[in-house]
Amino acid sequence: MNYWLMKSEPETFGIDALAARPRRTTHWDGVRNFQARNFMRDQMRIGDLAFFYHSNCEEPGIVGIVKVVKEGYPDDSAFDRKDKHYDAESDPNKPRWYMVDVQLQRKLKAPITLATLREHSNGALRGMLLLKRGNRLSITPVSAAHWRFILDLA
DNA sequence: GCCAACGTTGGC
DNA sequence: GCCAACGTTGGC
Repeated sequence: MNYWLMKSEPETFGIDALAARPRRTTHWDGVRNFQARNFMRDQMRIGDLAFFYHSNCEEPGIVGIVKVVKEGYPDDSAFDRKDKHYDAESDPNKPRWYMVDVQLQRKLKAPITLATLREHSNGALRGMLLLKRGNRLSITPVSAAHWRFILDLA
């Protein structure tokens, strides 16, 4: 059982949009970064939990918890010419991009802001990838210890 | 294989 | 809107 952190821009797809989906479930499509793809394709397992993180917004932070309900499979938005994330290099017979399905477990009563997380960047959350300078990776693994500590903050 | 140019991310 | 950091691309 692994833990993750998945970023999404609330203006594009926020936690309330996820909550409004049938079965509160969505395809995590549109990821166009090889490292993040590898996590989805090779490492994320059904039952894994992830923090849902709002990025590039007024108050960046963790806003909820989601569960992986379908393991890596081809991201078909890459095959759709009309899609924003279309990629001519991705061949349906040899897909370049993958996605997983996640289901909302719960929305936090109050977000755990990036500022709050940073307060612990030299303590309990030392080494957390999200807090590393310049980190832009949209999916990062979270250690069990970090996961528990953050849950206690919630 | 190097590396400059470019596009994107994301905090502020 | 700015800009630093980073991944990717492509010329050589």
